[in-house]
Amino acid sequence: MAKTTENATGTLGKAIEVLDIIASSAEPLRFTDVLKLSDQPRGTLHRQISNLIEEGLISVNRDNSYGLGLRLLQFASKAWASNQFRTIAEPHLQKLHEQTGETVHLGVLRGTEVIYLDKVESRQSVRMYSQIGNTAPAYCTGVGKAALSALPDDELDVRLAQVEFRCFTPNTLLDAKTLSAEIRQIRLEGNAYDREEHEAGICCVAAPIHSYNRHFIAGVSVTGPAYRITPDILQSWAGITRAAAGAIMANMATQLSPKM
Amino acid sequence: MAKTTENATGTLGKAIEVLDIIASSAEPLRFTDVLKLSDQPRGTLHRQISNLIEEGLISVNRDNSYGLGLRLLQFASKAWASNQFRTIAEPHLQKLHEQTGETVHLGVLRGTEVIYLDKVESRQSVRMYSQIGNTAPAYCTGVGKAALSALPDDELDVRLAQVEFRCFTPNTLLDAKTLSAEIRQIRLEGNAYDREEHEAGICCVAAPIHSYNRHFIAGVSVTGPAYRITPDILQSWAGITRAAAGAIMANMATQLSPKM
DNA sequence: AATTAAGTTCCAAATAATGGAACTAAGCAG
DNA sequence: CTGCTTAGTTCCATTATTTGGAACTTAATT
Repeated sequence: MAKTTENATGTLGKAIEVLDIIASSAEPLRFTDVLKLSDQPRGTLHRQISNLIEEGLISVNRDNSYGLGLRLLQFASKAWASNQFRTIAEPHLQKLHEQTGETVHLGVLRGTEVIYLDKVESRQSVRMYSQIGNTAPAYCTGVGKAALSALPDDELDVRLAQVEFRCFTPNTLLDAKTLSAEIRQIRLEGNAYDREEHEAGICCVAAPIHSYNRHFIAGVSVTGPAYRITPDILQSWAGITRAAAGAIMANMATQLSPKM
Repeated sequence: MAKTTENATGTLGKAIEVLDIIASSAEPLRFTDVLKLSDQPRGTLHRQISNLIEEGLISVNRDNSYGLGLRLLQFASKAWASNQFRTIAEPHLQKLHEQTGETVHLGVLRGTEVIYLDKVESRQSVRMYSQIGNTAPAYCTGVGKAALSALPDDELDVRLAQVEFRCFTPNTLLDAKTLSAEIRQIRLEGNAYDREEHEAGICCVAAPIHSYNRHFIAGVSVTGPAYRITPDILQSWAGITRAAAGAIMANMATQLSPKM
């Protein structure tokens, strides 16, 4: 679960790996816990953690267990505020929300996961931090499947091979073959659907967003409760969701580079 | 502006310093810009940035300028959700908001700055990320001054010496002597006030929060528009703000350590 | 008081970072 | 188109940092 792919980024990579171990754990870890999860010798790990604490990336709880440091919030706040893609997408998300009245998500693909970058909803009942920055598996979310569909074939194969399927609901897709077939369908239609595949009672329609060279891949979705949003209604939003995605891509082309 | 205090945290420290340079800049920096701001040789800086990119901590815009990476959002989202202090404080912030009807902030002291950790307000008109994770100078905010007042004398002197005073409004305190006097007053009263010192038209009342050994220092505040919140009204909230801070400290004592 | 586990410090050996210089690519002026 | 300037990238012997085993201190448990 906390096993990060063995990176070759030297000292920094190892430090971030430790950070990842601490981030991935549900409950607070103490020194020995981290020691077991990492494959570093004690002396080494101890210094790495000391450095991370010194830099404010890790905080120490009173019982000597570790948590993520607040400096990360500081960085993230700036990352979010200054993110060009998010800034460009923002008005389009707003518009899509006004057109549908439902929650709109913006997420980017990283590996086989989706990182949620923004969210627009009517009642801000749930705290934003509970969503923004959160990740979800790409294979069982609308945004994720839309994003996967925008990958070039060779790259798609690589990613599909990395997916670790897990059953969240009775509708969750559970093998690469089914997923692959669905992605072909998404490419034809231009829209992806999440039919209560990640969370029971929640469905959505999504559309892919990508940069001209497809190095950057993202997606936008409209989400709602399944009891209220019938498949027909969902499908009726497919067009405007694609339109929003298209408008964001158009804006990216004009605003992010002199010529496309 | 981006000059971080020369740290001795080895390779990691240097990498984070680069991250800080990129975070501190208003507009996107290109390679040479970062080179000028850091005092690293080109080859070195180039590798450092490459590693940061590889780890997802820095992203590259299409014009080769750098921004903060989305992986920081991922970390921050977890840091926020799992933060023990914030979790403990949350219900008390909620209650304070219900009692006053105004915006409630929770912030922790880091050096001479305050990092905002949480916020409760009625109309979520402003995006949360625009506040949470944000920092502000301690000397001109209610939460910040309350926090400073909880520092032991020797530590306070150290921090006061580090403050770089800057004028935000006509009311901003501009020298250590005045600030020091005000902190003595705050210690007597148990409350700090921001009388439009950071932002014109915005005032607040705050109270300090600290761990038993005062290694961890924070503050809670009630903020409102000055045209509506007269000094009298503000003062009438002093008691419940102190009470909220006290309740949070009591909860910390019982929940964070077996015995105090 | 004895025993086990948890956390911390130390230092010679191994490894990774450094930084100067050489190199390529991009932008611009004549 | 050519030469000139600036921006960005790669290379590698030298240097400095990280490594990891073991010894050590402190805290918890029996």
